[in-house]
Amino acid sequence: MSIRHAILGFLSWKPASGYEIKKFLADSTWSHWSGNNNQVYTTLVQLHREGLVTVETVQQEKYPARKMYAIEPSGFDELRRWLVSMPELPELRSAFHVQLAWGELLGDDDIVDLLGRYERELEGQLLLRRELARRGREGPSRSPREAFLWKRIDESGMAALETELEWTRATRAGLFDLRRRTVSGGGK
Amino acid sequence: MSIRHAILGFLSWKPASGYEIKKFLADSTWSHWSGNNNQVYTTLVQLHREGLVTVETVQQEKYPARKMYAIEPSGFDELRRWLVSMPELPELRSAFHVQLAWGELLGDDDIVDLLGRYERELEGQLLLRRELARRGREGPSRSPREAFLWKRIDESGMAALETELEWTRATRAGLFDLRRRTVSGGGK
DNA sequence: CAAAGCATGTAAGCAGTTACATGATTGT
DNA sequence: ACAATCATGTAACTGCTTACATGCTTTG
Repeated sequence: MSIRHAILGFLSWKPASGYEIKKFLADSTWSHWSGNNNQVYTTLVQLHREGLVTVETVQQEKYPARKMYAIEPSGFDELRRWLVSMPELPELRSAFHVQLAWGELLGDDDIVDLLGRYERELEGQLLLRRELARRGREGPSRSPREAFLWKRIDESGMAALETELEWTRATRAGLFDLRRRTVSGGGK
Repeated sequence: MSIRHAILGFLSWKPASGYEIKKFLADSTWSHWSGNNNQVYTTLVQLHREGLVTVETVQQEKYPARKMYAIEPSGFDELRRWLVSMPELPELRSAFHVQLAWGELLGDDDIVDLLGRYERELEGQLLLRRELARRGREGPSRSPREAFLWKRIDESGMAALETELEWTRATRAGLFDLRRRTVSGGGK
């Protein structure tokens, strides 16, 4: 996947400027792209060169001119082709798990502290996501199906966070258990 | 995070050659790096230039010479500093969710089909992971704590897959429900 | 005999981030 | 007064992947 298809997808919803697309990608929870304009602008230029989108410069009274991009039939074709292509497995990259993996250098307290900080980080993110979900969010709703799918996509992210939070708590509890048995047990 | 710390982590376990580290990263489930040697070899050279590791070329009878890398005290320092640094939230990038998000172009059958293929992909991956977990895997076990944590890290990945699988099934069921109500219900 | 494993390395490129540059307008 | 929003763009960089090159040994 690349940002190309995310942008084509957006334009299949409605014409937009680079600025608008950038903002949307930046604070859409399912988009892992940072609020980084460069890639958006350069990709739009590229899509235009390939004839998948059209551009029109629109003058405004009080603000700078905007370049409105609209998707072309060939853009729809390209998008449709990608949409039905083989779904990829989600890619989960967790720096924290790598930290834990090589945590043998650390004392028990450090590890427990790390797990605690991770837990609070997850809780914070979950709260934020729930708040964003509570006030109905940006995004198209052209059909009941689309509204349903957008809600579900949001829920997937939250479910993943909940699972990881549960995991973190159980892991910390397991560590306490391990320590108790090692310290007090005495034998074997 | 970068591969630097993963490599330093490995070397904090035992001295190794680039080849060995590459293989480990390639088929370790918690490492998102591809089985791609370039980065490993160049990073090792870099770590050596910075004095965090030592190199020693070891001749072998039947195989090419290997360059054995070992971690230095300064490497341990750098690693320890990273280990206690703020845990980052896991990064979940799902191309499939983007596909669903812009799936309004597709018919119901296409979407259901896509969800089905995604489900089978997840099931396959889960089966593979369970199999790998069943036969005790590679990795250090220098203390009960380390063994416990490595097991837990593996379980986190599987839990994430299970959550996503559950989500996929519920989403497909939800779609059927939606269709039933729209098609047969007639009114409102 | 071919494929896979052992072992190191280089070249070229894609994807994505940070930081910089410009300049008017609106909100605190 | 300062920051944020609107709006586009460039330069430089990191992180990571694909593909290529070499050559011997073991396994199927």
